[in-house]
Amino acid sequence: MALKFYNSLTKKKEIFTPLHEGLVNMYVCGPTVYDHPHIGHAKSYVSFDVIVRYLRYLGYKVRYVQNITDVGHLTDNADTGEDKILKRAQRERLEPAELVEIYTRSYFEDMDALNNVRPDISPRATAHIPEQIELVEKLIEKGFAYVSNGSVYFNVNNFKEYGKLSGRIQEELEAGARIEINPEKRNPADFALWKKAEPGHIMRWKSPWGEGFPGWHLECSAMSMKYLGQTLDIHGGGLENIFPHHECEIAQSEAANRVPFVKYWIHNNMVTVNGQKMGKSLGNFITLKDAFKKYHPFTVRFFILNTHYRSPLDFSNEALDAADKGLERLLNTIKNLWERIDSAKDGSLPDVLSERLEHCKKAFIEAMDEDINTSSAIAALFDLSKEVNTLLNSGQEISKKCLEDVDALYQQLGGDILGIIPKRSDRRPKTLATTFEFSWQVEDKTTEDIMKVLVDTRNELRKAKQWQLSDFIRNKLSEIGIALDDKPDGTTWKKTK
RNA sequence: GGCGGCUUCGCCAAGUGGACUAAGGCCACGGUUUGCAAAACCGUUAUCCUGGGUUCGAAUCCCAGAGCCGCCUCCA
Repeated sequence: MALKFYNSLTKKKEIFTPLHEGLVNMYVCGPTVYDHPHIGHAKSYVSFDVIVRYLRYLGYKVRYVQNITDVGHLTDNADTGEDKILKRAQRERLEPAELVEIYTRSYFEDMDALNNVRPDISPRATAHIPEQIELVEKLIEKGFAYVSNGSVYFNVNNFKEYGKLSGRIQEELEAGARIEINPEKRNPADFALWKKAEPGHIMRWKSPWGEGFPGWHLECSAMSMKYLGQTLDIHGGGLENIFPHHECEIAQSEAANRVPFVKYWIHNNMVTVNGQKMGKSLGNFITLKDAFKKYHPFTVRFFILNTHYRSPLDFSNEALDAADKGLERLLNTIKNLWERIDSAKDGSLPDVLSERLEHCKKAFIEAMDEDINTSSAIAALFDLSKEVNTLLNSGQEISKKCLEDVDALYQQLGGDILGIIPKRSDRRPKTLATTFEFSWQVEDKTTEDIMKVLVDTRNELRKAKQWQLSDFIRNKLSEIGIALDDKPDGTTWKKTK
């Protein structure tokens, strides 16, 4: 068994072997923080989060760097248009730094909610201006860049391999070019490394070429080089960044260093909404904050992982509802398992499950090894869930150890790797047995006490076979969104949505 | 116009030429369990867009066609 990744550079699945044994240097293109994150961000960063988690599970020491773009990303293309940060800051009457802070926090807030592990380093572009200037100087020295009217451009003609990632060749680019001809460029395909700041452009830094600001592509090259070295094991990002962003990164980095920039390029596919492309310009993008009003972040995460990262994902209420139910099924098993662990006795009962556990684990790992096939991996979890439910319902006594082994496996596969199963230690009291009580709803003590009185009273009625009254209580509670479940070992209640 | 991708049960979605009479989830319908429910379990539902071809063997490879989508402007 060996982990394989689909490499966008070679367009093949390849066995993953890092440059340095046991170590993985990974860089993922982070957000431009000029607005709240949307579900497209969720797909991308959940996908890469699981890759990081899985690599760590396999024993690699991963250094995961994800940039925060807070300058240089223009509205039009890399060379013309307004700076997104600046434009938005002016609209909201904020300092650019203030705006960036607001949306950076918003970003981390939502990523935390999705249970993404934080990157080891989250470098800001504006905090790395000297590194970027240094890189530009190096490129000028080596003859790959030229100064033109206070701006610096990369000379694409001098870098023969330009196009090797995206499959674009320059003649095509010129032929299909819809970009306005920029007279400062020698070749229309050349891209900006450094832009001269016009008067009134307040995001500006001193440079050897006058005051200006860095081009968007530059930060990723400069910062990845600084923190991860000249060659990365993995560089990830969204499909739409292949051209021009990643193509330009390759050009800058390899022209400067003369070594391969990235060993494995990994790209995730895009999100559509009700079958339609989701885009800023189309105005149909759904922020995570809105999505979370309706769906638990774990549901969103589970929904994302139910589809392979290289497949497009269509976001619709129907699909999310289905995912919500599916996840609930999985979590129900865990919940029942935990309840059982509480009441189980130690003792040397026969080990009834270890073979099943091994089988499930093997299926899970094989799926993950095959280019992070989370969809199949989740299927393995459902299979396990079925086995466990059957066992729990069988009436036979099961040893605590055996139950804890099952729990440990769920924690490992569903928790540590996929991040869709909460930790047992985070659990709420037993009475709050709703699927999402785990990290979400905390009931006050009075509510819990009242519910206990109600449940106890009803159970007295049930003992006396007063079905009409006990059903009345259950129905009335149901009307106000509380469901009662009568189980052999007691009654639990949960809030319904 | 150039480049790339997708089309698998009612819906979502895995499928690495041969244990595929195709995983898993949702929905539906039967059944078991339950005082009745809920949860859970069991069962029922596809020959893989169309047409050719390669092969002993194809959902998986090749060709042609239809439909959908992405990138080539900004977006994860």
